[in-house]
Amino acid sequence: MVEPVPPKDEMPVRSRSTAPCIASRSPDGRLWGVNDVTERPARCTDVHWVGRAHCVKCAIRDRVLFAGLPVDELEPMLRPIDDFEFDPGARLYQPQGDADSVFTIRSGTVKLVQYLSNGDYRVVRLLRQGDVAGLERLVDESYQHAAVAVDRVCACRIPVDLVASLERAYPSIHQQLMRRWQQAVDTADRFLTELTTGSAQARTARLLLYLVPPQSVQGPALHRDDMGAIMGVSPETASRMVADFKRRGWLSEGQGMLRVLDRDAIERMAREH
Amino acid sequence: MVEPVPPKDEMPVRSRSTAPCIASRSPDGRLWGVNDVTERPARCTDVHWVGRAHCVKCAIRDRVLFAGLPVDELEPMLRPIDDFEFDPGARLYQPQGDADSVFTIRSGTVKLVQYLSNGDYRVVRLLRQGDVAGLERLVDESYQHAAVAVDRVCACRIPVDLVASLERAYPSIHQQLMRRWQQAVDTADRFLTELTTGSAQARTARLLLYLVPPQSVQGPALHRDDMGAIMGVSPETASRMVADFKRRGWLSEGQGMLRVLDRDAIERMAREH
DNA sequence: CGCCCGGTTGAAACCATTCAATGTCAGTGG
DNA sequence: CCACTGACATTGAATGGTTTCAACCGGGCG
Repeated sequence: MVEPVPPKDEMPVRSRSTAPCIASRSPDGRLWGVNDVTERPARCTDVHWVGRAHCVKCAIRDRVLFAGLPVDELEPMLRPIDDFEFDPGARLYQPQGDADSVFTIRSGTVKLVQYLSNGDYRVVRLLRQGDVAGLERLVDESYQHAAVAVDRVCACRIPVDLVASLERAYPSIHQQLMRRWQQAVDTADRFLTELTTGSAQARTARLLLYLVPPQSVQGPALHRDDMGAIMGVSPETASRMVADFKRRGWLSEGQGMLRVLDRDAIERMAREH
Repeated sequence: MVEPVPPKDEMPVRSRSTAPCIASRSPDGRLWGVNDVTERPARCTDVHWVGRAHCVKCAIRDRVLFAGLPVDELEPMLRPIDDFEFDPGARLYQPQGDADSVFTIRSGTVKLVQYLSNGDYRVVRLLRQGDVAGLERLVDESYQHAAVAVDRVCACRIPVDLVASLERAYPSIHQQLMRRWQQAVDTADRFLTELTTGSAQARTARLLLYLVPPQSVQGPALHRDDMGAIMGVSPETASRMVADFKRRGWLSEGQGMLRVLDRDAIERMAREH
């Protein structure tokens, strides 16, 4: 298959029919405006088709689903994989859609949002470089969440059929899949235990430590709404906590980035109740 | 292997060396008292070895991990599987232990408990008939939670090595495994979205509906501590909510069972904020 | 019988929510 | 160039739900 079919609902129509290069940007690719379903209308929902994925040259190929597979000899099989760029607010998929792919996040941050029947919603996970979104589509007919780009996101779209074929050809991929699944469970449990337990202060401290991994000093900045939806507190409370951390000089924000200035202090706070 | 080795830490020493029948109870099997690690001391921590599992005759064999496999011809391979009975409060496994098995719950309810460094803890999942506990052990070196029996629990212990062998022999088991994993993720997300969002009243209503599945009118009764640890509220609040539901005639408790008397009313409450 | 465990209940303190106002910055159009 | 606007973040004040701490109660059990 040289030319994969574009999905009907979640994705923009292909803007070009010949395989472009990975670095190219499709300027006329903005075709899909989502506003729907959610209470809070997304601001920017553009999706750009960048091109066919170049797995062989992929900078993070050792961290993705196909890690360990002979990507070189696989190349023809991997053609259906497409490379996309999502503007902040754009959806990779949603429960109502009929998309049938999983996504490997190459850069940026994606939030998985789940709604209650009364309109309340929670962010149940954040996905980052190397993570896979939409795994559930491998065993279910639909997605469990809406996957929404938090900032600019680059992601490769992998049809579930392709994953199934790969499973048959290379059983070793099962190990990778199980690992991914377990990682999802771990993260979900961590959100539950660390981010919805204790005072708003302690939760915020733990969220910041999660956003800014050890060894690093910065991570993606989140809207206060999203922080609230992660920790189960109101956006105002999230704002108060973050503002307080900033006043104490533990933290700064700018250019869509969060910078940790005093990790020790935040870690102390994270250990409180 | 006719005679599997007993685990060193989590499990009681085998009480008999010949294969007993599935219905038999080992009266001298109480060998393991746990007290340890947790702040809240477990009340009753006895474990009884019932015998070697009889998978061929298993009443729920179509709902367990091996569903779809030719259990009859597999029988010799399945010998290492042991059948256990856990008293309320007994641990199936815990993070510090060196056990190396997964467990299929045949009856009863198991809670998965996760601790924070400050001593706080949350119940991140409840497992019931047909569920598998300890899946993470298939890809990790240790368990992520303590698995504690809520009421009397019957569970089959399946060494991870055995699962690995089965995987090689019957790749179709992968489908089952992925399904289980996805189920774990779904439940975790549900706990996060439904049981830690909204007022204590609404959370309690949702927890009750979760404990008492549709089509049924009863489910396992939980201690107020456990309810609190599931919903992220204090035990007193959980008690107030449940007592209130009882006063309204929506609910009753007795003999370790929870009975729903007015599901509609509880569902209405579950939809509130 | 009395102890212990767990559930219930009350009252006060506390923390988070709510609602509303203000502030800020970037983008837009006159 | 500069009001104007919209999207967010921040902040204040009042409200209300939850927690906390303590007392009380009831059943099971030695």
